[in-house]
Amino acid sequence: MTARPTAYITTPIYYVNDRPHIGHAYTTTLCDVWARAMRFAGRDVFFLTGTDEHGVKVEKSARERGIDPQALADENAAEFERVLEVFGLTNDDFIRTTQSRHVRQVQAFVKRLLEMDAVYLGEFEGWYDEGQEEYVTENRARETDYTSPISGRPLVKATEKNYYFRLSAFQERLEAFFEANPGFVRPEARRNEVLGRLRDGLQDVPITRTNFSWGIPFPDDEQHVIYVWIDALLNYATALGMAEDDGDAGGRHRYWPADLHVIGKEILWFHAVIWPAVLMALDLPLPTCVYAHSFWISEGQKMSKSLGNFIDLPTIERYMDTYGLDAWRWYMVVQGPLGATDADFQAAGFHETYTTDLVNTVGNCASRTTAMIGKYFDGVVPADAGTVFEGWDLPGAAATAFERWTAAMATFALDDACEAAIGLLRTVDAFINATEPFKVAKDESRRDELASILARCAEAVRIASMLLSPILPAKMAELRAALSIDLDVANGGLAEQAAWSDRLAGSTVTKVALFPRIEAPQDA
RNA sequence: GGCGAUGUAGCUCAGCUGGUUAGAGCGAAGGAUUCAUAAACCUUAGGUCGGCGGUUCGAGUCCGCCCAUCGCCA
Repeated sequence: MTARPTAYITTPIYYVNDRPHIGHAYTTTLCDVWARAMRFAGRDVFFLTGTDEHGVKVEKSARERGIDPQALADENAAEFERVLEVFGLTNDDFIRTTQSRHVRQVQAFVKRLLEMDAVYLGEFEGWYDEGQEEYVTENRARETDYTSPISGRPLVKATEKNYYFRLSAFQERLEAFFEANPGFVRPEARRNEVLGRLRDGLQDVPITRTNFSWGIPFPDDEQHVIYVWIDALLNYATALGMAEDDGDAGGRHRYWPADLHVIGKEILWFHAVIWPAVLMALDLPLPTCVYAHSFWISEGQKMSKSLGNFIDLPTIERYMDTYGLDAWRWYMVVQGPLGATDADFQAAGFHETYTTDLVNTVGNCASRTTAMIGKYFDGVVPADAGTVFEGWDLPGAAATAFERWTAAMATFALDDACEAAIGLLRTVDAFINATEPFKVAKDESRRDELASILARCAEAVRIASMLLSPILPAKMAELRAALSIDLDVANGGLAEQAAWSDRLAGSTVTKVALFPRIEAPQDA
């Protein structure tokens, strides 16, 4: 028995000091679509998400509420886990940076970095704002005349010993790596940003702090706490047990390295440069791709606390109540900021996308096809009588859609994959309009022709439903039920399922209305 | 302030190495039709391709400057 090819996809770990909002839901949804698609395509998938729980902000928030930081982390991590459930997301693990499996492995990794001389104890001198408990850069300090921009009090010259990661030592290897792997950072615009900054030269980065204690202690020097990036980035490795000293007892090493780290653009630098450098230092294989999407804005404006226009969890749940979970997924994937520019979340746009794509195209095409089979063939799919329709090749269209879908999924062009699938249904619609089965049905002598039309429509709809299943899992399950297909789309078989066949002939079909028409929202 | 990107029909965007009447989807208007969720179908919409200048026989498509928006960095 040969091992199936693996696929390892990750979201960033979400900071527990935040409340879940559309940004988190979006990233995780994208990963979920891809994970489902890869499972269906037969790959051995590991889909990871989790929470980042250390750091000064969590420590501070907890202190303000008079509770233990761990208690705060537990509370908010539970909220993030609830999101996964509400959205029906299919992650294989949920890692938390306060879990002992993570803590001990981070320490092991850091020890290794020390041994390799990739981490060293260095001294930092800078302008310190005592009120804010933070350093300001020389430039910023000069701008404010060496006083605190907040309190106005003079800044003090302070020195601090910290452990540094020798990032500068990896300049050439990183440049060579980027050269050899043009697809490492995507989309292209983001790659260019990284390359530009790389050209400016790399500086070593501190990886420990001493001004707070809520974090993983530095091995053998516990007054230092490992700073966010090393702690957080390593989750991708610790979740697979890459630094456990039990070998591969968890059986997850086969997933390493990640095929895809999906992130938001704000953390690109860490993933695109620091992360591969750390892995080079650890002598671990590098991930295939870091995909940095952009942000959602809301009704034309940046989301902010002061504007109160955050698309938060309750807002999202309202949309899901009205339009359904699958409709939410569709909007995220089709209208979202997969590219280099931000996308605008609009109530009117949501409604329009729902109506145009799901009601008028997917739902309607399934409806008219199943309705005609019900009306003209008593609900039993006829066998294709082989009639030739000049200029129409549905099997060919299905094969093309499948190829395009496959290529799109391979490059995380999820919107394009959706387009490929729905395009096949548009072809079915056009085929019906051109061949006019509803007229053919009036002539008993054209029975074969009618059977050929509807058999082909049903088969194309079936194949489209396969391609749509990772994006619209619940609705496509409904459609499969209406076509009397019993199928597990989560465990391989895509290529076989997406191939043109006559398997529907003789099966019973019921008319479906997958996406109910919904009245446009009043406001806006 | 440095580097980079973008600016094309009401909206969202295509337009590769410059070449006849600048495209698609959605929206809007009109028409025709009924298998279907008042859906699908047909036709239409006349946008100085951000502005100015330049290169060229010829420029959304190249160059310069300017304006606007955005991103990364400082």
